[in-house]
Amino acid sequence: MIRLLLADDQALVRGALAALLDLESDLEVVAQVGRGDEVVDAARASGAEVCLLDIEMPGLNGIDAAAALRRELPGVRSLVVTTFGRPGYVRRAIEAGASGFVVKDTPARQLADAVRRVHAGLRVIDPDLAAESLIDGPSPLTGRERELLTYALDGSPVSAIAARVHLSEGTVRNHLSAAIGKTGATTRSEAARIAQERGWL
Amino acid sequence: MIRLLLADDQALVRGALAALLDLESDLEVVAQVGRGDEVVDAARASGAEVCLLDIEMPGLNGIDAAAALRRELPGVRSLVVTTFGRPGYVRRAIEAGASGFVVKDTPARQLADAVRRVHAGLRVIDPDLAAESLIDGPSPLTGRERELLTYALDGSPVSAIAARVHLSEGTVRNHLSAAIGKTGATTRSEAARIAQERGWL
DNA sequence: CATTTCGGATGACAGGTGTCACGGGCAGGT
DNA sequence: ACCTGCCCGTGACACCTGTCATCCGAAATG
Repeated sequence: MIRLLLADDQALVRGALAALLDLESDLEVVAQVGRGDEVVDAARASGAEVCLLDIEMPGLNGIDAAAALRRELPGVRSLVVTTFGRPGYVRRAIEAGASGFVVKDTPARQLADAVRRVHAGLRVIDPDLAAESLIDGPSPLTGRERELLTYALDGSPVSAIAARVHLSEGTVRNHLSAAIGKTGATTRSEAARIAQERGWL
Repeated sequence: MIRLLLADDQALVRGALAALLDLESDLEVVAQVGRGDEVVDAARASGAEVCLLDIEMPGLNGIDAAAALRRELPGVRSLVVTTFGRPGYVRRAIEAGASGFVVKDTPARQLADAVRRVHAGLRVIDPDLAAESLIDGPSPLTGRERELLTYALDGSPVSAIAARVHLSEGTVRNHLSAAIGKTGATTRSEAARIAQERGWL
């Protein structure tokens, strides 16, 4: 009997996944949480062996939650199950210590198999995504560029971003200009969108 | 026995919802589709009585799919089940003839009840969302403003938008300026983001 | 030790952007 | 007929933005 923890901020999806996985005779959902920062405690308390982690969660995202699990409970394996197959996500999830990466539009019957393989110590990674994340390579953005792009995501003017990070407007424009070049965009909003799509933020 | 159709582009969520709902003794999932434009045909072929529709789907979105169902199969009721509780979505879904609107972070056990109520001819709407959609009111955007905002979503410069819709740059800037005023934004990217959040696009 | 890279900053410049005033045409109400 | 609202366009203006050159100090890399 494999003991599972589910982490997903959407209660309906969480409950539905629990129903799906409980149908398998060798799987048992022993804990469910809706926030990333509750994963480690819940895993410890429930004695879970495999954790299914969504990336988009309040408190702590699924990738950082996988890293926390790796650190606090090294025996527990984690499988990232997320909506967006952004190449950068795959790389970051694996680097964070996750044992698998599956997108939410894979067939439902394959999920249980993925769980079993992860539990057996194997790596499970969507082959298309693995290829994509290899050709894309890691993020070329510097720390500041990444930070400023996240602030540019909502379309704020340069002045607002500069005020928020306590930098001069000129510096902000320089960093964003570099980011625009690296993403191949022509405006900072486009650069922010592209960077997010690739999982660089 | 209530006959259900599930429409969601994420196969994993679709299968999980099917597992969840099949646990109920009075419910039966008789069809599953991953595209909005397959809903009507599948509903007709399967004799579904209630359709659960996600909004974000390829081919045809869930709201337009509800409208198509209303037109082609008036006896079939539809329940929109979606990730984003955007106020504008609720209004548009109801206007399109949907009998209910539920967000994906409602507790899993409530879903079956929502289905039963919709099947019984009742309206099911998340109370918080209903209130929000009332205070927000309908979209104040004109047709052109809405269209240009969707093109501005990805951060394209005015020149690119003007070329795409065959308008002069000045006209595009005028429409976008009006949209910026109506959304309370300061840049077109911000206006586009706000409009999307409210379900105006 | 030298070089490179990064963060930070300034100044300048061309071009993009948001706003406003104004004009015209076309549909739908009263 | 009149008014209103939407659509389309022009021109002008101030301001914002993206780019580039240039500088500095710190840290990592060779």
